[in-house]
Amino acid sequence: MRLSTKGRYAVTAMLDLTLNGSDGPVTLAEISETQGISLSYLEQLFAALRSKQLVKGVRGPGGGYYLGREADEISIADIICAVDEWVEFTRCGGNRDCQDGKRCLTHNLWDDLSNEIFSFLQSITLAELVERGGLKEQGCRKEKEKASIMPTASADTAAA
Amino acid sequence: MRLSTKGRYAVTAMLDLTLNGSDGPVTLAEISETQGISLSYLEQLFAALRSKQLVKGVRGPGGGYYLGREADEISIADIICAVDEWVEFTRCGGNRDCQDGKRCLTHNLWDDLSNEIFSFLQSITLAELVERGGLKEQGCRKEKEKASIMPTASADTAAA
DNA sequence: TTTATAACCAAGTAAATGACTAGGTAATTA
DNA sequence: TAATTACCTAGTCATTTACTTGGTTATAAA
Repeated sequence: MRLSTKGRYAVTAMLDLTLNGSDGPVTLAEISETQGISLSYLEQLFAALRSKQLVKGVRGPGGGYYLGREADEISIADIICAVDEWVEFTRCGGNRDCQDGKRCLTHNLWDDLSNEIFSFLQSITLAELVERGGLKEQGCRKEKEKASIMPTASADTAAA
Repeated sequence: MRLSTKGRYAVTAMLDLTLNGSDGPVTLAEISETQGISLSYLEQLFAALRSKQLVKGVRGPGGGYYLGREADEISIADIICAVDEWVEFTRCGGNRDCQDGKRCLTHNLWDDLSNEIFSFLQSITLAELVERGGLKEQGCRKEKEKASIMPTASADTAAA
């Protein structure tokens, strides 16, 4: 299982599409600009998204990308799976090589957890995210001290 | 944010500790054997876990590792944060450079999602996982067709 | 007191992944 | 016909993963 910055880029881009796609398709150049992601990298991400029918491309001038289906029909899990290859590893599918049950037990536990995380992410749609999150605290300022536990290494995703 | 195989290794090892730690400390050699993870890699993971007080090491013969605190006091988020460095990236903390609000809006949305995932993982403890998941379906066989959506690339974590 | 057993520690490595660049082709609109 | 966009391929460099090698220290048992 994986859930890296690549997935974040994809979700961010899809959110951008959701928010700005109401009047005509959105170009990758625009997303690249506003989100600070390299154009070519976006192209690669969107190739994956397109292959899973999550976006629809329109060529030529005035072209760009639409969402492949309604925003309430696209889950976060869909997006992450498209770009990040959600891999299942507990390979003890047919209980050979299963260290007298011990290994298999923990594998099962991890498997359950993994499924839970998956269905959690599957339960959140783009539409929901925009409704719930976006409108409350509009501005860029937010006071909450969310990161007291987690080390905040300042990754720099600077726009060129 | 990150949630990779490294985190899976750590959670798996901690689950092993939870299950087998009742009678004396568990050695990394044992975990390495039963879980199929390289000993030295485990040492590195446990160095991180130890620095966060999630495990306690006992040296010498008969030594090994205990959980650093009760299993119901250790969350999955704790474990993943220890080894995987939960990084927050929306760096527009003080709304400069904020592409007339657009970028910041999606950043906020991602941020909210990220927090939700975090508190979700924080709400699941080792004890809970063991109680809920492990006892129901004991054996290695399980019928559920969980992975119809996700591509099951068979990663090979073979024991040497 | 020696020896085996474990945790602890440091450095290096091959392979994979991440994020990006360069340089195209193919549709489509103006 | 020219500009604009998606679409495609093949690189590159840095980071991360998972692992190896080769130690040292603490401690229990001999």
